[in-house]
This record gives sequence, C-alpha cells and structure tokens, in this order.
Amino acid sequence: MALKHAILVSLGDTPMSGYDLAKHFDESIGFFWRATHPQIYRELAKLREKGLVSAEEVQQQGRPNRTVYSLTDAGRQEILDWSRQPSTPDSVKDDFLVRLYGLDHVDIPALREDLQLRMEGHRDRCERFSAIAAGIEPRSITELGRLRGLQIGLRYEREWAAWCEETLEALKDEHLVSLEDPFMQLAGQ
Amino acid sequence: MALKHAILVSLGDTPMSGYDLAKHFDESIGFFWRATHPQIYRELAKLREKGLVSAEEVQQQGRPNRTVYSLTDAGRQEILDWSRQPSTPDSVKDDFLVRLYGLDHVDIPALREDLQLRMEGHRDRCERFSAIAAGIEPRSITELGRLRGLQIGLRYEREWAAWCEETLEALKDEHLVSLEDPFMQLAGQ
DNA sequence: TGCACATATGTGCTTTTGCACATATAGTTT
DNA sequence: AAACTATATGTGCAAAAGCACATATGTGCA
Repeated sequence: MALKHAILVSLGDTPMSGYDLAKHFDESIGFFWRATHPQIYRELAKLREKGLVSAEEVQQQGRPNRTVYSLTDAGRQEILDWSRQPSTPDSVKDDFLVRLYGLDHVDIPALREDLQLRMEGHRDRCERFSAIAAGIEPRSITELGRLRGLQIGLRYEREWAAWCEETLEALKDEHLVSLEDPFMQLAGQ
Repeated sequence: MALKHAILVSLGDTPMSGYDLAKHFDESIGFFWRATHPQIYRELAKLREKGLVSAEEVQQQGRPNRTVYSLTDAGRQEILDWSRQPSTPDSVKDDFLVRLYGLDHVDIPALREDLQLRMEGHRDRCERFSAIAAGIEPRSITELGRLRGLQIGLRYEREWAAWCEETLEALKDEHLVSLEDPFMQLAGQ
C-alpha cells in the first residue's frame, strides 16, 4: 500500500488540503502513482488517526473552508521505515497489450484507432516532460530525485511513442493481407 | 476487468487447465497482465458459468486429474466486443518512483540497493526478450502481434536498465554531499 | 432566473487484488 | 521414514481500487 506513502511524501513538500492533493495526483506525482479524490480523502482520515499527519481547519471567505494536512515527525519516520523495505515490482496491467497478444481475435481497425490515440498521448507527455526537465538544474537532493523521475518518464514516453508509430505502420492493411491469405503467403516466399 | 480477457485470449491459442494458465501468466502473457493462481481459478469458474469457456475433465495416471478449458464461440465474440471498447490507460503504480520523488525523506543507501536489484532484473528480461524476438519471423497475424509486444517489452526494459545505471551513478555519495551541504553548494557555484 | 463551473469534502457499494491457508497425488531425495 | 518437489485445484478474508452519487459555497454568464 503506497498510496499512503505517496501522500506522506507529497505532504513532505508542503502542507496541503485533500483538494490540493487530488490536483497534485493529477499532475506531478500522478505519473508514479495514480489516485482519485475519494481514495485520497479516505486515506487522509486514516493517516490522521494514526498520527502520521496533522490537520488544521482553515477559514476562507467566498469559498468552502479547507482542511490542511501536514506531515508529522511520526509521518517522516514512517516514510523512512517504508523506504527501507524492498520496493514491490510494478504490477503491469495493460489492456492494450493483451489485445495485441491476441491480435487474431480482435477488431484490428478499432485497435488502430486506439493505437493512434495512445501515440498522441505519449507524444504530448513526452513534450511536457522534456519542457519541465529542461528547466531543472538539480541543486538539492529533492530536485535530483525529481529530475531522475522525469528522465525515466521521458524515456518511457519516447519509446512508447516511437513504438506506436512503428506498430501503426506494421498494422497497415497492405501488410496484413499477405499474412492472412495463405495464397499470398506462398507468393511472398 | 481484463483478467477475464487475458484468460480468454490465452485460451484462444490452445485449450488449457488452470494450472497451465497460471504458468502461462508467469511467462508470456504475464508481461502484459499479471495474475496469481487463485485469481485464475476463480475467474475460470465465472467464465464457465457465463458460457464463455467450456470445461472438460481429463483423467491422468500418476497425477491429479485436470480440468481443461476451451474458448467457446461466445467467448470469441466477447473478445471481439471487448476489443472494440477503448483500452483503459495503464495505471501506473510504482513504489520505487514514489521514493525517488521524495528522495530527501528516504534512506538512500537502501534505495541504491533496490536500484541495483531492479537494474539486474531489467537486464535479465532485456536479454530474454531479445533472444525470443530474434527467433520470430512473423508469418501470421498472431505472430506479428506477439513480436510487437516483445518489441515494446524490449524497449521498455532497455530504457529502464540504462536509466538505472545512470541513476546509480547520480546517487553516488560523492555527488550527493555537495547537494546536501550549503557550504559545498556555494563552493560549487 | 437558471445553469455551468471551480472549490471543497465526503459516502456507499461493488469489483478487484493479494495473501495465507487447505488439500490431494505421486515421484525423488536425504 | 520423512521431507521435498511438482502437479493440480481450490477457500476465506482483508485490503485496495474504482465509480457513481451526495453536498455545500460562491462566481460568472447567457
């Protein structure tokens, strides 16, 4: 369970409300661990009970009040303890790759559309990450960590984007007919 | 829920028992979707109820009997329907990257050990994938899909391995002291 | 006036996942 | 004889995740 730790680590930067955290999970740390707002609010309540975070009600005018959470010393210790456990291997679960694995049973035009969308997503993130990374000159341990995180994100997105492009090419109709049709297969040999 | 579909797709290749499937999930399709044997047996029971797979008891001597499952026409249709839905974005959840994000709060020597282990794992898989990929000359739609899957796996592992190496270098003590110590920071400018 | 939107925080319910444990057969090793 | 390994199939239970829905305030816009 590292949602807990993703929250603690985020609060290690600066105190935040659940709402802030939810936005934060949509942007920066969300690349490493995704979470939705109900998950976050529930987890915050548990962390508060355990004393790993402290909460402070903040009055606001013109808007609902916010509950701002801060990391406690116990929370800091919890991060340290957790960081000494071996990390759990990332559990891969990719719908799209399962389809590719069973390519002869799926709707290929639909898969191509999906692939196109994926490629665009990877390209977008690729540009976003490289823009952010270009602006970081690591002056602290934290910045170094963030930069390394961006680097793997960037590598990942870049490879995926390139692979999508290759795969779109490989899945063009004119390349597939010869595979499906036994006559063409013979002709191609 | 694509465990269901990962099983259906696997049975599309050839009929298998739960035990076979569990091994299969440890090897090939496990790169795209991980599952343990209790998950698989439970899912198989559900798929059987829905008529997406059929089961046949096979007597064996010297070993317990096996229940072999086959894909039905309804199952084939289910794969097709599913493949027409947009794929769900892969949900990233990586402990290790969360630690990197909060680098100033974690135990860095422990993280380095973890990083070393990861790197070895990525290198191993990299070699395994490239050995398998080298032996595939795609002659059918299925083989083309499998090859493309291996290609992204290979790219992924290669980038991760390289990144791990870079990061191990960046996290060496001699590079970190200057970041932690304000005096050294001034001296470095 | 009505509506959408951004802020802000939650509840309820279902599905999925993970992990430990249970059970049975038969061969191999110590 | 006891322990270990491989084959083969499950149950029980708790944690985690996902998603729809609920609620409240104030602003801007048509």
